[in-house]
Amino acid sequence: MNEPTQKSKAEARCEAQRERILSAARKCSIESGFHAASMASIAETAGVSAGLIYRYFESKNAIILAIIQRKLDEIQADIRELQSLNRRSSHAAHQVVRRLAAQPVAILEPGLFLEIAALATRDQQVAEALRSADQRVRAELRAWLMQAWEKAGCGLAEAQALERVFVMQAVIEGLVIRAIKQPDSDPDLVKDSLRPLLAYLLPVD
Amino acid sequence: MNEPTQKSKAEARCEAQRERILSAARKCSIESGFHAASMASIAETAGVSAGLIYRYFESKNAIILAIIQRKLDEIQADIRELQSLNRRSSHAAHQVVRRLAAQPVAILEPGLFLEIAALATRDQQVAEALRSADQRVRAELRAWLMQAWEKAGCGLAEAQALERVFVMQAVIEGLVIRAIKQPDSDPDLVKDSLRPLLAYLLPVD
Amino acid sequence: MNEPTQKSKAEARCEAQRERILSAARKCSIESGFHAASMASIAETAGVSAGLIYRYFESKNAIILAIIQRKLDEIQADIRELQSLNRRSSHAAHQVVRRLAAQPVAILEPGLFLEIAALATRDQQVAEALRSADQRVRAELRAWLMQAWEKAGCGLAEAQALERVFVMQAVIEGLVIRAIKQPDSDPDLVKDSLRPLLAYLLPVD
Amino acid sequence: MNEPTQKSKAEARCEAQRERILSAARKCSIESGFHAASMASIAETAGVSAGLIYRYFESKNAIILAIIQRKLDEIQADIRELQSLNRRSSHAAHQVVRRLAAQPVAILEPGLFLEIAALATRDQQVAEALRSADQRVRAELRAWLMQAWEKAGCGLAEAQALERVFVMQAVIEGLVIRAIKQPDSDPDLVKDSLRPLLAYLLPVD
DNA sequence: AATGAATGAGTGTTCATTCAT
DNA sequence: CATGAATGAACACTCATTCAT
Repeated sequence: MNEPTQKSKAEARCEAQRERILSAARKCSIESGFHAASMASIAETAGVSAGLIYRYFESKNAIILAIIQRKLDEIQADIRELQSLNRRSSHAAHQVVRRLAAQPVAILEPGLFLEIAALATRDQQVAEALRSADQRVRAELRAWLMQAWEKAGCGLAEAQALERVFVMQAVIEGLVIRAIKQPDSDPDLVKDSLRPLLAYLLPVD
Repeated sequence: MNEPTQKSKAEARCEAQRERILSAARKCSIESGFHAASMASIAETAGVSAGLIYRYFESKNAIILAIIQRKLDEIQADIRELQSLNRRSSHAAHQVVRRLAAQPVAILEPGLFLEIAALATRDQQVAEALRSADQRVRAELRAWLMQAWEKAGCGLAEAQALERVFVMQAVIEGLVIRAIKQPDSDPDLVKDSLRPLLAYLLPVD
Repeated sequence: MNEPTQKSKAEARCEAQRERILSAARKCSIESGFHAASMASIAETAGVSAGLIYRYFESKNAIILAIIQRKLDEIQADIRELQSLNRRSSHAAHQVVRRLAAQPVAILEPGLFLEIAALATRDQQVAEALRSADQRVRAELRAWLMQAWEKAGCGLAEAQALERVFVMQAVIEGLVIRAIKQPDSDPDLVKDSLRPLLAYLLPVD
Repeated sequence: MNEPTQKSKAEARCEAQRERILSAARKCSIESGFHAASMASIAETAGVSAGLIYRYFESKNAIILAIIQRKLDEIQADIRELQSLNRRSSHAAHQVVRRLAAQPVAILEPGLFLEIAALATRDQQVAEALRSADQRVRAELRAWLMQAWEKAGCGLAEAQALERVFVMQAVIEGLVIRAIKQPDSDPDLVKDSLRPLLAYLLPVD
């Protein structure tokens, strides 16, 4: 009777360790980039020995891929959350997007985000992961957008929805880079700049 | 009498060498990323010895900074060219922007561009360079935009112009990432998606 | 009353475990060599945990020494068997030697055999073990050989016997290396080659 | 005019360095075995830095293969020398073989020799190298033996020669192992033991 | 008695950088 | 000016060994 408990305890601990390491690796990668994040620094950050990492990950590259996959999963989860918000409130869309637009840096973790994108330029495996995740995100954004306009009494053809999703993603991703290049820009400027865009992308509230 | 000539000859040669090396370093960096571009591969690509590079650059980091600076200078030069185009034709704006929108990848060299942006996240020096260059680009884009609307008989307040420049830059930069995540997207989708945006940003032609 | 039984049961189990581990270590060593046979692979092969091995052996080196000692003991046992065969049949000598000559590989496990010999070159402890075992083997072979010739009605002086034992051992050991360097050699070639040698070493039958 | 000289100087130096490293690696391998001979110890023995080794050898494995190949080449060279000796003196055969038999250890470097043979058991590439080298050696030994008997006025059929070469090689190789197991054996014992064998293998002198 | 998570010293290898030539 | 041999401090990774459970 206590066997499964014991077993799951061990499993839980194992999972927790993996989590600790992955989290440390992520932190180091954000701070120093994938390459400069040495196994030694990851181990130190995670509070484990360097050798132990290899019980939980095949190689450093496997860790990087796991970080990337996790990041992609998180983005998808965020999008899913958007949808559920949408179901509860008809005004949610603008709120959420504004929040997103206001702090794209915090949400997308620009250093990581950009390095992943740069990596996708040279690593086929990363590119595939990025594209298939983005494909799923696009599908969900489209569904969400069509639902939002539907609710607003102004249906949207699928083609139209796809166009707006395209612009929406480009703008959000572009804001990440803007936040880096123009970090001291007036929040009002951002808000005002995006207003006409939002008016086009989302139903008025 | 021939001393200055010799000197300038020597200087020209020196400059040419620096150029060769920088160009090789850039090529290697685009192909493999800053880190994986080894001094040996750069030397080989430039057709010089590894040791010689250190006569022209203090360190590998100095080369990376030079690559970044050059990239930033090129972007600024591109914008300047926009302005001169604008002076010659009132329809230039749309043409140029469309061209830009259609091939942001080729123009901005995404791997390099994104790696620079990621680097700016962690390296203060890179960040400064990026920001000051962007500031100049913004000023020029604003001037160009105000001029374009002026010509179209529809003046634009500076604040308005700044907002549109903000959006314009965000979108263009966002398109770089889109090109990576959605490389097989229909060119028509891109064009159609951007049309309403352009209508807002630029005067009709 | 049941204490000794339990104790001996426990001892038997202990011995069995030691045996399992040693056997696994031997298998791994034959397959991959002493060095490449990792404790982890030995543990897996033995079906025990890595840590348990250290209850039965002080260190990996101790295991290697145990493997070597066991191999030496086996060789000695084989020789002893020769003698008992000899007692039963006057023709045994040729039979046995021929069998040995025909399949020295299978009998001596060349990978292990050669690695042990190589190790003896560098490890004093292994060298001692090898030499003292060989000394015993030589003594037994000599006794066996003298007995065989005696039976054949043609007595052999001890000095003569020692010379023939020397040649006999050298040839048998040399055949191990031949089997590696010339693995596809015709069995008839081997048999024919060795015939004159056997005629000299052993009494005709 | 001095260009080729300079060039060949550089090449000579390069070759000398390779030689230094290979020689150091060989020494370390003899002392500690292929595996335990670390790149660091090889570098120290060669009097160079660890990194430099990789300018001359692809990897440690490449060094090991080079050591093996060199050893095989040396053996073949020794055999060739036998032939030339044979041409000069009809009594050479016995002399040479006796010398070989008397000091097989020094000639064959048993630690190396045995480890190579053991390696051939597990490494296909090493096995191939060993076998093809042995094939060449066999051919030369056979030619040499037939020539020796021919000179002695007692021709030898090829099949017969092959048999004797087989025995000769087995015995010589066996003596390497004997030298390890029986290092303190009386030289007279060895000589006396081998006399009948030599009488069979080589023409009397 | 038995586990296997954890350690840490050691491995082969790479690479920016220097310097004798 | 130019070379490329040489360095040495990293790096990712392995594995015998220990120890809390």
